[in-house]
Amino acid sequence: MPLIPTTKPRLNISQQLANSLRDMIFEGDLGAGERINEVHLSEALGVSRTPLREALTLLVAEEAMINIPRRGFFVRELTRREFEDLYPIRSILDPEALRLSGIPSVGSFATLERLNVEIRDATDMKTRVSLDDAWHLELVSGCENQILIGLIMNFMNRFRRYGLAFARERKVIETANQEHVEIIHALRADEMDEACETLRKNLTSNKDPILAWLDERQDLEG
Amino acid sequence: MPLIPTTKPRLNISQQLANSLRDMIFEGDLGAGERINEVHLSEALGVSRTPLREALTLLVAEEAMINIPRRGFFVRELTRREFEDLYPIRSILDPEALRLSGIPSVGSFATLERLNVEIRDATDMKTRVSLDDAWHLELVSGCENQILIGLIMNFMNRFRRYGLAFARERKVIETANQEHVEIIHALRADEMDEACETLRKNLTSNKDPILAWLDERQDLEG
DNA sequence: TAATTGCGTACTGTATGCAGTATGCCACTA
DNA sequence: TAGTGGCATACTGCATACAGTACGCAATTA
Repeated sequence: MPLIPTTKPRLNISQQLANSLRDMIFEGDLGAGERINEVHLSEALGVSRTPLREALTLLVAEEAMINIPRRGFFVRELTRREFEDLYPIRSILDPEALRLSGIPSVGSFATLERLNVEIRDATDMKTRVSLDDAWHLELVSGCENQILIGLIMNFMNRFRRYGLAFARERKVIETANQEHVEIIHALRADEMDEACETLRKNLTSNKDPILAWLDERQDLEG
Repeated sequence: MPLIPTTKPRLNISQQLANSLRDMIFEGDLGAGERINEVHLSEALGVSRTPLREALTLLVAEEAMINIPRRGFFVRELTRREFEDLYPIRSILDPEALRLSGIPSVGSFATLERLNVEIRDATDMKTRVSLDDAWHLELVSGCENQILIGLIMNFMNRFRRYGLAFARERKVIETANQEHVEIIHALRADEMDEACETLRKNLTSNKDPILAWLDERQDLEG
């Protein structure tokens, strides 16, 4: 009898709901700043309020929601402030993970190059963003520090909301695919420092257009 | 009528419970690996299971608990693996926050020096750890990146469990107080790079004794 | 004696009901 | 007409009840 079950036990409803709600936020079904009506939403999803509230609580801790006592749950706003704050952190997390990973394996190099082609060919922004995230995860796949990887994935999710919300209004960002090539090139040459520096640049390549869009948005409200 | 209430609304029971449970974990009232019996614990705390489960869910996202479907909530184990993984991350987060903070203000320097004296004079490990955390927070108090500060506080909490559990068995760690002096000295001389480097060292000063203790512990089990 | 099956117990997961609070609307007043 | 107060409504916060599942123990068999 294994202490840790070999097959992953099926998720309970709360955990499934957390995944669904996360997707609904990405898709824009739950808009930024929107208030959650627990009764309506639970009925719409065909569950009761208890597991829904637990799922919302999980998202609060992920910073995707906020909970104001006696007023309820709200989808977190997209703010210039948060967006700007995320960058310097991600810019140190990813290179650190790359250093810990070391030079990629032969198979990993192949995957990185394959993904890079797929990114270039992707037509819609949603798959492009997914593939870009997959590329960055593959880049640090040799990193055994699961806490660091978990952090990076959380930051990916937080960035993704901005990228997708932007894309809904502005179609596509021409992500700097060339930098991925440069990073691979540097790693093949065993130039870790150079790879990290290019990676740091690559991580901020989307910044300006989205910042400009956020400012416009702000102006419309104010 | 302000949109955002000026006085902070009182916390609801779930949020209060999360704070209590966090303290109970620090105090060792809830031991590492311990299974939570929701009925017993909710009765002991004088609340019902619903807010307790919401509080536990919050702690799951903080990595203080884990939730195995249909088996319940467990206090996270203290493992060599987690402890080692935390270090490289904290070692890049704190210096980055210090850089973003810039050179401390006059008042901040004073606070840092006052705290340093208090750390030296502290007799028990619990206040020593608290004061050390306060010192490190003061060091980065000029940092306006709240997400980064929040991350650092989360890592402090995770380290604290190890420090306190160690202290319960081994009394006191002689924390390298001298490094704090060196950091202050470097900052007064406007030597940010040197300060960051010393900070990075200081953050790992507790590592070895606690690692050795974790290994012993592991041996006893295996 | 060791292994295995079946059952009872105890616990988690979810639904639901009730109490208390926030909020918006309407009437009333200046 | 603008501003204020009170009331109705709808929503959240919490307790509780019930259903389904995991787990340990005993009985049974080899």
